[in-house]
Amino acid sequence: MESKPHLRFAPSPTGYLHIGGARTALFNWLYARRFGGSFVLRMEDTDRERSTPESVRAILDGLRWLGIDWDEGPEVGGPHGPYFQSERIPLYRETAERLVRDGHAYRCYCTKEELDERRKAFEKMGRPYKYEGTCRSRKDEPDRPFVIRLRLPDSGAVRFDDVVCGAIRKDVDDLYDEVLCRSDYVPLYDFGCVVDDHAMGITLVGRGQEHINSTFPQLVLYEYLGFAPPRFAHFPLILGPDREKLSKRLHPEADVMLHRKNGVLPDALLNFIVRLGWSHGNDEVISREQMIAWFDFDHVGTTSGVWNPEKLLWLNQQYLKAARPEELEGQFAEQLRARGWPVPDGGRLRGIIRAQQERSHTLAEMADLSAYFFAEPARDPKAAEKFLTAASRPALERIRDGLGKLAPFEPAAVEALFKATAEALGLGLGKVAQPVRVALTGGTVSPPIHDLVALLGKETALARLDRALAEIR
RNA sequence: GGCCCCGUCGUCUAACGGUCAGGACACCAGCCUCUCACGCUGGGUACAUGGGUUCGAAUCCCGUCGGGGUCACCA
Repeated sequence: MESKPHLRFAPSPTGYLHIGGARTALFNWLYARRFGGSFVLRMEDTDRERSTPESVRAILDGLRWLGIDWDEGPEVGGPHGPYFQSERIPLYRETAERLVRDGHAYRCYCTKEELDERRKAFEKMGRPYKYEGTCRSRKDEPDRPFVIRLRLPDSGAVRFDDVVCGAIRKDVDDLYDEVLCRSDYVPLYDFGCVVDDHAMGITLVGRGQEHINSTFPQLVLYEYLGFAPPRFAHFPLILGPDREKLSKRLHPEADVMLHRKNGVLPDALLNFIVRLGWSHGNDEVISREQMIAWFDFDHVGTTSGVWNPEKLLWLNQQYLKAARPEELEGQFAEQLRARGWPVPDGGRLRGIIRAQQERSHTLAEMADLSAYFFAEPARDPKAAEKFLTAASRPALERIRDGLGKLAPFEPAAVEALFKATAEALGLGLGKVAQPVRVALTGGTVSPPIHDLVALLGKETALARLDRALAEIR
C-alpha cells in the first residue's frame, strides 16, 4: 500500500458507547496508528427520533476514557467536515439527484403504508418480500412525498475481497432497489456511508460482520458514482455469555462505562477487547504500545467470540497488580466516594492501594476488601468463634501491649513485634496473627498483618483490640 | 424461509499439508505462606460430522449438521 490508510469509526449516537462499537473503533484506530494513517470519527445521526446530543457526549466520553483519539471529527474538526451526517444534507441531495439524472436511481412515491401492506401479503403467503420496482419506470412526478431508490442492474453479481473474510459474492437478484434517501434528502445507512466515506477519503472500511450484506449495495453505489471503492474489513461479532449477539438490551456488560463504574481499568478493557477476534501468538497481556506495534487485520479471525467475564477480571487484576499506586488513586477514590467513605490523604490512600492491588480483580473489589479501613467492621461470627477465644487471649494481650508502646508505628516494627510475640509464646505466627486479624478486620482475610496494622494506625488498632479483648470471656 | 458468513478444549485463541494439536482464562492437585491473594509446579478437557483430493489433512474440495448475521423510509 503506497499511500497512508484512512480509517473511520462511524457510530450512530443512539445510546452509550457499547463494547462492539468500542472494539470496531479500536481495530480501526490501531490500524491507523500502526501504519501512520488517520482515524476519522463521524456521527451517523440521521435517525432523528433516536439520535441525541447526550449520546454523542457519551460516545465521545467513552472513546476518550479508553484513550482512543481521533484525528478528525467532532470537537477536533478537520478538512472533511462537518462530521455529523445531519449537517451534510446538501451533499447527499446533490449526489442523489445526480444518480437520478444518470438513471441510476429513481423517485418512488409508494407510501410506507402501501409497502407494509404488500410485505404483509407476501408474508402471509410465506414468501419473502422484495420491493417490486413499482415506480421504476414511472414518468409523472406527482406533488407528493417521495424517496429515492437505487436502480439495481438487471443481472450480475457483486463481489469483493474482504480483508479479513476473503472473497465474498452475492447475486444482484438477491438485492433489491433500496431506499437511498427521503424527500428531505436525509440519507439512509448505505447511501450516507458511501457518500461520506468517499468524501472523507476513507481507504479502508472496518466494521462488524453484521454489515457484510450492506457492502453489496454500497459497491453498486461506488460503481454508479464513479468512486474508487475502499477496501473492506469485516470483524467477527461479540456474543454475550448466553451466545446471543451482545446487545444493550440483553447484556448490561455491553456498556463500556459500566466497566469503569466497576473499577476496570481502560487498558485492561482494551486488552480484553482486542483479544476478542485478534491475537498475536501466545501473548495475552498486551500493552497499548504493543497493540499498535503488532496490530494487523491479517490476524483478525472470522468467528464470533463470546464475552468471558472471568478473563476480563483476570486481565484487570494483572493491570492492577502492575500499576503504580498513584496511577490508581483517581479511579479508586471514585469507588470510595460512591460508598460514602472519606478519601484519605495521598500517602495513606496509596498505602491501602499498595496493600490490596494484587488481591483485587477490580477497584470496586479493592474498595470492598478495604471496608475496615473506613468504618468499624462487622464481625464475621464464624471467624470470631474460631479465633477470638480464651486460648488466643494471651497473644492478643501481648500484641495490644506491644503495639501500645511501639514506635515508630511502621510495618517492619510491627512485624518484629509479631515474630517476637509468637516466639515468646511458643506459637506459630499464624496463631498470633489470625486472632489479631479477626479483631482488626472482623474477618479472616486481609493484607499481611504488619501492613494491615500499620495502615490502620495505632489508635484504631488498639481500640479494636480492646473491644475484642472485652468480648472474650 | 431466501441470501451471506462461520465451525480447534467450557471460553478466548495458536497452527498458514507433516506438531505427542501449543498458549491463556476457568477448574482440580501440590508448593510457597500469618489469612487471602500473587507466584511457581503438575493435571484433565478440543480439530462438529460424512465423503473425497493427497504419500500425508485441523489445514484443500463437496455434502450434512450446527451457530451467527441480514432481509425497514434503523444504523
